[in-house]
Amino acid sequence: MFNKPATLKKIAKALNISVSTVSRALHDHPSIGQITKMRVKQKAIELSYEPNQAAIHFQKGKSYTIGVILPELSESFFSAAISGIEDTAYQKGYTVLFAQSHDDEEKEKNLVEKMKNQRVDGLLVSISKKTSTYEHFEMLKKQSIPVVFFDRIPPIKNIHYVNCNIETGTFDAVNFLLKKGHRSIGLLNGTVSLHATSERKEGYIKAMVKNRLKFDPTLVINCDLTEEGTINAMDSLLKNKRKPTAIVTFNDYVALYAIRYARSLNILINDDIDFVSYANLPIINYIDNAPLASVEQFPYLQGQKATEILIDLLNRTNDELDVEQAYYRITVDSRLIINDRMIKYNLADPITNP
Amino acid sequence: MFNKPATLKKIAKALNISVSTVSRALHDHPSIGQITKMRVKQKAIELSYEPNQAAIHFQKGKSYTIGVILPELSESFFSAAISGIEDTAYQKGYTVLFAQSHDDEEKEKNLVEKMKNQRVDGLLVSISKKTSTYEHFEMLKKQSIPVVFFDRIPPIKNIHYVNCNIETGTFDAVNFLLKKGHRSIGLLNGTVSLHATSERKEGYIKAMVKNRLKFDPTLVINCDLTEEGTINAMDSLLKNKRKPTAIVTFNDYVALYAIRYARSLNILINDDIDFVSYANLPIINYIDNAPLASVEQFPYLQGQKATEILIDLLNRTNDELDVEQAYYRITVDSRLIINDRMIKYNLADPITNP
DNA sequence: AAAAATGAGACAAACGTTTGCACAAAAACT
DNA sequence: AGTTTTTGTGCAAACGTTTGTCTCATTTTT
Repeated sequence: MFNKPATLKKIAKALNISVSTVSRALHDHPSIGQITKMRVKQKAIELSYEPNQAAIHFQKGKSYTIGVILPELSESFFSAAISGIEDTAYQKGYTVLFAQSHDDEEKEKNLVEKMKNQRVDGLLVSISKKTSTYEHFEMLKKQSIPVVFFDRIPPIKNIHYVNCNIETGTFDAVNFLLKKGHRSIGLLNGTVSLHATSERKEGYIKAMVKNRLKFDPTLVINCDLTEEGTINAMDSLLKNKRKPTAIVTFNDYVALYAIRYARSLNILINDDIDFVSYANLPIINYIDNAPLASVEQFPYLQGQKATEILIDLLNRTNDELDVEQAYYRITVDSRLIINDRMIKYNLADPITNP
Repeated sequence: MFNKPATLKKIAKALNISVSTVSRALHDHPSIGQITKMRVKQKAIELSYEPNQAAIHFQKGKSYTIGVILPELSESFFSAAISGIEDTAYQKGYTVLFAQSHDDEEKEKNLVEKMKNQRVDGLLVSISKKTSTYEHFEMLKKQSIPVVFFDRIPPIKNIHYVNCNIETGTFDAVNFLLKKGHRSIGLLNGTVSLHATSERKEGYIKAMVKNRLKFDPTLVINCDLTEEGTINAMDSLLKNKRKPTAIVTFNDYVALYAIRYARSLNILINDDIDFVSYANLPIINYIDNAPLASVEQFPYLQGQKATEILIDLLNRTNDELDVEQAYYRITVDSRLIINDRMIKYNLADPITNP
C-alpha cells in the first residue's frame, strides 16, 4: 500500500538525467557541475532517498560490519567493552554483529565460521576460557579477514591485540597499601594456569621490591576462585606467622567470599584487614564491607581501541597488509581506583570513581 | 593474497552447466535431476562454496537481520534479554544488530532511523525512560517494518509486545510473607509516574485482599529510588504504628539501601525485618544480608518470545499484515524465587522454587 | 505412428549501485 | 580559425543470486 523506497533510478528519471550522474552527484564527484549537484540533492531529499545498503554491500564486496565474539555479555566487563566497540564502530559508519561463545570452544568455532563468509569485514574476539586450539583464527588470516583480539588473547604469534596490563594496577594497589602503613600484605591469587595470575604476582613483587621490602612467597596463595577455595586460601593466610593486615584479591567475587568469611570470624573489614580487589562488579560500590579500592581494567577503552585498530586495518589494501608485517599490540595500563564511599585517606596518585 | 570465495558461476563453469541449474540444484529444486544435484553438491563442497549473503540480501530485498534497540546493555536485565534474542534469532537464521539508546530519546530516534533504511527487516525495542513521543515508531508501520516491543512498552495502540506481569510476582511475594506469619508488610515502592509502581501496588493489594486482610495504605510508601529517598521512606515505614516486620522493595538497589540503613539502626535483616525484592542484580546472591527472595521477570524468556513473534511477523506478506489487524500481546508472569545462595545463570527456565 | 505430456536443464532479466570509458559541448590555447 | 584542453554527462558492465519462461529430448498416451 505504500511507496517503496526511492532509488537512484527514480531520481534520474525525475530529473531526466542518467543514473550514473545521480550517483556521482550525491557523492560530490568533481566531474559533476554545481547546478546538477544541487538539483540532484534537492530531488533526493524531496523523494527521501536512502541508499540501499544491501546493494552497496553487494557491489563493493564489503559489509561494513564487524563481528564481535566474546564469552559472556552478562559479565559487566564485556558489556562495557561492547559499548566501547559499538560507539566507535557506529561513529565510523560500521555496524556491529555480536555473538557470545559462552566460554565454549565449539560454539566459538561455529561463530567464527558463521561470521566469516561474506558477512563481516573483520572480527573482534575475546577468546573463550576453554579455547585451546587456534586454527579457526589462523584460517581467517588466510582469507584476509583481519582479527583484533582484546582482553583475552590467544597464545599465538603475529596477531593484533589490545589488552590490559594488570601489573601496573597491582603495583599501585600494593603500593597504596604499603603507603597506608601495611607491612604484611596477602595476595589471594588465581590458579597458576591463568596468565592473569602471574601478572598479579609480578606487580605484587615489584611493588615490594620498589619499597625495599623483601618478598614473602607464603603471603601469595593460589586459589581456584570458588567460595570453598577462597575460604581455604583465607585460612592459610590467617594462619601465616606474619598474619596479613591487608589482602589483595584476584577479583570481586573472591573478595566477597573472603570478606564474608572474614566477617564470620569477627574480623573487621577495612579495619583489622583492608581489602583491595579488581573491578568487575559494578555493584561493589553499593554494598557494605566492600573492598577499599579496585584495580580498573578499562573495558570501554579496550573495546574502543580494538575497534579503531580493526577499522584501520580494514581501510588498508590486502597488499599493504601483506607487505608490512606489522602488528598492533596495544596495552592499556590498569589503574587503582579508590572506592569513594570509603575514602578516609588523602592520596595524591590514585583516581576516584564518580 | 589467495583464492576469492567460490561462486555459483565457478561451479557452473567447472561442471559445464548453467548457473541457474547450480542454484536450483543446491536448493533441491524438483526440476533438477538427482545425478546433477549430486554432482553440483559435490563440487560445491570441493570448492568450499559459501553463498554470498550480500548478494542474497540484495536480490531478495531482505537482510535477514533484526535490529534491537534497548536502553542499557550494562543492566543485567537487558543483557539477559539480548541473550534470549540472540539465541532465538541465530537459530532461525537471522542475525542481530543491536544498539543502546542510553535512555536518551534523541539517540533512540536516530537509531530507529539508522536501522530502518534497508538495514533491518524488523525491530525489537525496549523504549528509553525519557521517550515521550512515538512518531518514530509510527513511521515504521507506514513502511511496513514490523516492531515488537518488550519490557518497556510505549503507551500507543496497535502494537505487538511482550512484557512481564509484575502483579503476579508481587502477589506471590506478599503471599509468601503472609504465609511466613507476617501481618504488617511494607511496600517500598517507586514514583507514581512509573507504571511498574502501580503494578506492584496492585499485586500487594490483591494478596492482602485474598488473605482477608485489610489493605493499609500507610504501609505503601513511594520513593524516588535514590539512597536518600529510600532512607526517608524507611524512616516513614519504621515510624508507622504498625511497624512492618517485612518489606517488599521496588528493586535490588532500593533493597540494598534499605538494608544498609536498617542495619545502621541495628535492625537484624531477615530476622527483625524480612526483605523481598525484584531481581535485577545477579550479584544479590553473593552478598550478606540480601533479600530473602526475589521476583523474577524472566528477561531471557521475554527476549526469546519477542524474537519469535518478530520472525513470525517477518514471514508474512505485507498483505496478510494489513488484512489481519491482529496484534501479539504476550505477558510473562513474574514469579517469586527464593534466594538459595546459588548462582543464577541466564537460562530460560531458572526456577528453583520450593 | 503421431500427438501429447513430462522431465531436465538453459537463457536472460532483475535487484541498486559504482565506475571505467566514451563523447559532446564549451573554453582555452595557438 | 583551427586545435587542444577542460568540463560535464551518458553508456554499459559488473557484482552473485534467484526465478519466470523457454527449449529440447525423452517418455507416455492415443
